[in-house]
Amino acid sequence: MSTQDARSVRSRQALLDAGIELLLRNPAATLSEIAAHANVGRATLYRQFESKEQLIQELAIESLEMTSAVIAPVKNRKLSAKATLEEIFKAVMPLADKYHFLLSIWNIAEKDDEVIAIYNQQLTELASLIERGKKEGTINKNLDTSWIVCVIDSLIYSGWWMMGNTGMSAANASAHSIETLFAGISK
Amino acid sequence: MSTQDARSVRSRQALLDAGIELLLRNPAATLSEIAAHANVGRATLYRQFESKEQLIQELAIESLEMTSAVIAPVKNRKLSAKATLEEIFKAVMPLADKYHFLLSIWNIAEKDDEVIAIYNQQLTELASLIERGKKEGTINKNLDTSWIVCVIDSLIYSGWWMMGNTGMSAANASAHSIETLFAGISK
DNA sequence: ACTCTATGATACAATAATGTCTCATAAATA
DNA sequence: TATTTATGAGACATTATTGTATCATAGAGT
Repeated sequence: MSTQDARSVRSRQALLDAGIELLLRNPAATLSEIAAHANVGRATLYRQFESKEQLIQELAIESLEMTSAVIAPVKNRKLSAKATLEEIFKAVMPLADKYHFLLSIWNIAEKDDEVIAIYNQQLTELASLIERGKKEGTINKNLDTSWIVCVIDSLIYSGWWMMGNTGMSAANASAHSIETLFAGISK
Repeated sequence: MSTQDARSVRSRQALLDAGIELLLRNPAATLSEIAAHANVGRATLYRQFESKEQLIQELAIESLEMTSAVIAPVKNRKLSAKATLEEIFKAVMPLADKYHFLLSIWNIAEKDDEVIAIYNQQLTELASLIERGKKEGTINKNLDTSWIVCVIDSLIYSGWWMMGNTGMSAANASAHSIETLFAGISK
């Protein structure tokens, strides 16, 4: 007993999937569109989510936690900072759509404390990884850590863009991002 | 005779400025907000622009043309591809807000043929510049030109982000972008 | 098979934004 | 100064979206 009705979880998941897909393309997508795309009545959306804002915040949290979940095992392998960074790119690239989705709805998501908390946690961990790379001598100490964090974000975005617009594979996209991150585009 | 009333051009420019500033922060900004921020009545906005879509398209075109205008003199200097690229970064970075604005309203702007035409023109020129860099031996021939275009876009974004979020100067931001573009982050 | 419970469809109120129109007024032009 | 012209304020209709509520029904759980 006390377990969820199967219809509930199905509807909820369909709505979350549809939400990411539509809001990614158009941050102003309406709840009617999202419900329709999930093959679910609009009323059901309101049974699962209090409001549009809450739906978006749940989507943001889901996206962030998926990223965390994929990165966690990499951290446990105790690799060098550079190798860790490479593995993070490989792991994150397949869900770059979730990642980019976050950017597109950030002005709404950033109002939520839980979202901010998870996000800051991830930023902090990335920053300390970069610091470690500097100590290990694989990352240029003259570059601000905040700059490198920013560039990493951007290169993940680049990879995602190539996947979506030129059909590049996730593996290829992460390889490109890693190479460019460490070596730039020089011959 | 047949010259514009001074009030007209003032209102129009105030509306364009306010439009970029507000839509950059929030792509869903309303026309009331934009008019208010321009210290102009909402009716005046409708006298200058047919609709919200048209306002956004004019803003997009203005932003694109400002970029073109800043890049044009650089091209005439007949520098090496690498040096040209460096100068383009320096020239474009101060108006990176316009550039980022374009991204944030792209799903609306891309519906306009004129916008697309200017944009494609710029992309094409950038691509041929990169090809030239490959021939001159300063850019890695193994990397797809489309990838490099994408990375350049991303690094301009990185520079813009640092300017807005950490108070980095435009000169510093372009220097960082250029260094990272060509050399990556390695020590 | 029987009982709940989630669902879709639909109607509904509330709100907010877009777009049109008018009119007195203030500011530019000549 | 006289005349034209853009303006701000506001009323107004229209439309779209959000959010709530109801109800018969289909499909879960047992």
